[in-house]
Parts: sequence; structure tokens; C-alpha cells
Amino acid sequence: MSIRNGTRALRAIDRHTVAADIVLFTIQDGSLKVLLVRRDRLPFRGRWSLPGGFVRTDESIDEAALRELQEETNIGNVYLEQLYTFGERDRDPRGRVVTVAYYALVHWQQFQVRGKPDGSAAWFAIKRLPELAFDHRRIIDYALERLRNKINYTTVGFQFLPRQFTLTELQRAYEVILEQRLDKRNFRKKMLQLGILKGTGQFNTNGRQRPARVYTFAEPKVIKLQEKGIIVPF
Amino acid sequence: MSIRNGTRALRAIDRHTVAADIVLFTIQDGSLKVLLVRRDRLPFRGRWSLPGGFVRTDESIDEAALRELQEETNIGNVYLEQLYTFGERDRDPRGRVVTVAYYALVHWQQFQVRGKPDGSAAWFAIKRLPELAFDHRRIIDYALERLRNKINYTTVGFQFLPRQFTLTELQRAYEVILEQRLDKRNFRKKMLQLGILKGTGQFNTNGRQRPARVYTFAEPKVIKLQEKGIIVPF
DNA sequence: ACAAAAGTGTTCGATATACACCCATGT
DNA sequence: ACATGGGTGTATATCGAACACTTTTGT
Repeated sequence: MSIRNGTRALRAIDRHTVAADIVLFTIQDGSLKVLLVRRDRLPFRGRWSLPGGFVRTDESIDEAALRELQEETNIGNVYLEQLYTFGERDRDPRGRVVTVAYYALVHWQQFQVRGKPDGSAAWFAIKRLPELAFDHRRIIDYALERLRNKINYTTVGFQFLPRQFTLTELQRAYEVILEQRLDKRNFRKKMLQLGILKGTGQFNTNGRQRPARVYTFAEPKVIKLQEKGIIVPF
Repeated sequence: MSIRNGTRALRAIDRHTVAADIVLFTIQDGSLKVLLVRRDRLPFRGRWSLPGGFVRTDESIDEAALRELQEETNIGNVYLEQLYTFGERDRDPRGRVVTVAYYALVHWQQFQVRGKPDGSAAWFAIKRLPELAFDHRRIIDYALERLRNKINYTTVGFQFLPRQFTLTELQRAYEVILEQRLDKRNFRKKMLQLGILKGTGQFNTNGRQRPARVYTFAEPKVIKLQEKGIIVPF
């Protein structure tokens, strides 16, 4: 990099390596999980770590996060949000690496590990994380805290569901994230009166029980609910 | 920087310059203001910009933000919080510069511009910002949004006040930040029942009116009020 | 018939909101 | 005396929380 317009050189001593790491959440088998990849090189070879990598100088950090996500998975259209930037001095033994952490949410069926059925990438339940490389454990904790906050006043939680879903499925997602049971009647009342669900007229009959109404989201994107009312606590 | 333990070199092509910029808020003369400094070099020479500077490789980003703040002001003990990292490709004409933005809140008396009475640093009302360098306008907008959100469920707003204050002074601060008038009785009721204020027994008699009770914060730090109840809306 | 999940209303308490007058002091 | 901001309580509406039974299907 060279001096272009400036009078001050961007000195080499000021240079950092910037990484983008992603906490990719999903819900599977009734528990909240994150995607981890096994490191195949030093440092921390063999340890599990967050998917991510270095930001190139010809891309924005957001672009880098999306690219990394696509390199490891086949996911295209994901809710991805910047989380926090971790810049402690000694967080990477290789030298000065600053990580811009992101978090993303997907429906588990939406996800496919790309070309790596060898166990080098896997979902881990939040409750049973292995030892992680770098400060990635801290990053996950932070992402989890953000997710639990954000579910209270936005529709991020919907990202864990497929396009069509039943109210019970939606409630289960909320219960898993918040780690508490919710009252069925209160939940349904609140959700329906928010006006962000649209009945499809279809019924889902997968079990040996009464068929459930199938809904979709009326709002295409994640929205804030400040003015419409807060979703939880119930 | 050299390869230490790693098998992968941290290639020069991955190197970025990392800056820390600070949105320093205060309340003065009944309006919310930010500190800006005039750039004395290219690019954007002569334009106003956020205080900040490059992060050195021997300090964490938080340390850099604090250092920059202290280099420009005499402030020691400040509420400082990381805001967001701006990493668009072309946000800096000199090349690849990633900015980790922070915001900080001070009582206006706490602040002194260090050694620069020449007009190279000044407070600007949020409502009357000049044209700014880089994407600093966007950063300020983002900080303002965060501040307005955070005042609803934390005690950050208290950082705008001196150690001792009256309830009316506290209410004025909230009104300035939220840009709306609040009901006096409701405000006082809510604040007092939160249990985070401590009466000093003293009275403040600065005007030609009834003396006002003087309070201090019972809680030393900024706290979340999720469990105690939300401060606003009133 | 029964198991299993879907679906549905009401009551109660807490909290937010709206609102008006007297008090203590300085000039 | 009067101007100025300090200080106080109540009534109403809204929202969250708690709570149990009937319905529809598959086996």
C-alpha cells in the first residue's frame, strides 16, 4: 500500500491483519447449535474454531464475512450481522490479528457443509462446546447474548424456521433460544396480534394429531418491533 | 511481523490499517453535542472529523481508543463503548483503512481540550453538524441511534451529569437525548423507584426558586435495567 | 378408546400515561 | 408580590402473566 493523497504515510508498523469470523447458529433436534470447523494448521491445529478467515484488501469486511460463509457452506441468503470487533493484543499467537466477528442464523435444512463430509466441520450444541481455538469461546458467548437480547424486539428468531411453519414450531424456536418454556396461549396471542404472520390456508399433518395451521412471514426481512410491541417476555 | 508458530504466513496483501475513532458526546446549553477536530493534513484537510487515529500494533483497540481520547482531551475516567466497525473498501482515499468506532459520554465540565485553544477542536450540536471527513457523518448517526436505544434500558444517560445533580437536571438530560419532553411526576416516580439514586441530604440553591434536592448515583457503573425495569418511555 | 398435539378466553396484577396544584426561595 | 423552578398523587388504560379444557387426527 502506498501513499496516495495523504501527507502521512500509512506506516508498516501500523499494519494489522483483519479477520472475519462467523458464529453461525441453527436449531437442530431441539437445541441451539453453532457451526465449528477443525483447524488443519498451526496454531491450534486440530482444535475446533469458528469459520472465518482473513479479509482481503480488495473487499469490504461484510463481503469477506459473506465469502467465508459461502466457502464453507452453500448458504446464499442469510441473516448476517456484525457482532463485535475483538482486538486484544495477544489473541492470536501469529501476531497482530484483529477479528471482526459476525453472527448468522439459518434453518438447519438450509445448510450444507461444502465438500467436507470428513468431519472437519460440524454442528455443536451450545451447551456442549469443545475447547476452542483463540478467543472463540468468548465470541460465541457474546453472540449468544446478542441473540437472546435481539429476539426480544426483532424478528431474528424467524430465521431459524423454513418459509412455512406452524405456530408450535415457532414457539419451540423461541423456547430453545431463551431456554425457558413459554405459555402457548400467550405466545400465539402475541404473535398473531403483531400482524407479521400470514396464514397460508394449508394444514400440516405430520403426526397422529390434529393438523396445524401453516403460516409464513408477512414481512420479508428482519424488523424491529419497537413500535409494534415487543415479542417477549411473555 | 513475522511468522511465529503458524504454517501460514500473514501475507502483506492481507494487511490493513486499523483506526479507532471516537464519537464523544456531551450535553451543553441544552443540546447534545459531539467533539470534532479539524484535520490539518490530507485527505480532507480543513474538514472536521471525529477524534481518533491509527491503532498501534502493540496496543489493543480499546487501549488505542482511550489513548486517542486522552491525547485530545484531559479526560481520564470515561464511559467508552465500542460501537461498530466500518470496513467499506473505499472509505479512506489513502488506502485500506478499517475504523473501529467507539462512543463516549462526558459531563461537559469534565472536558478540556488539550493544548488546542486554536479552534482545531470544538463541540458541535448534533443538529448543526458541518460537512465531515470520510464516512464520519454516518458513524455519528449510528452512535446517536445506539445512544438513544441504550438510554432506554441502561443508566448511560447518567454519564452526562456531574457526581451530584438534581432530578430536574437528570430529566433535562433525558429530554435532550430523546428529543421529547417528559412528564415531571412520572419521571421522578420512575427514577426514585428504580433505587439507583441516593439522596445526599443537601440542597442546591442556584436560582431564585425553591432549593432542589441533590442526588448521587448509588450504582458506581453503568448498569442494565432489564430486571429492575426500563427507564423510558415515560 | 386413547394418545398427542392443536387450538381457544378470561381474570388479575403491574405498569405506563395523563393530568394540576401548592411550596420555597430570590428579587 | 411575583416569578421561577421544586415537589407531590390519583385515576385510567394497557399489557403481561397465570391458568384448563375441547378439538382433531392417527393408531
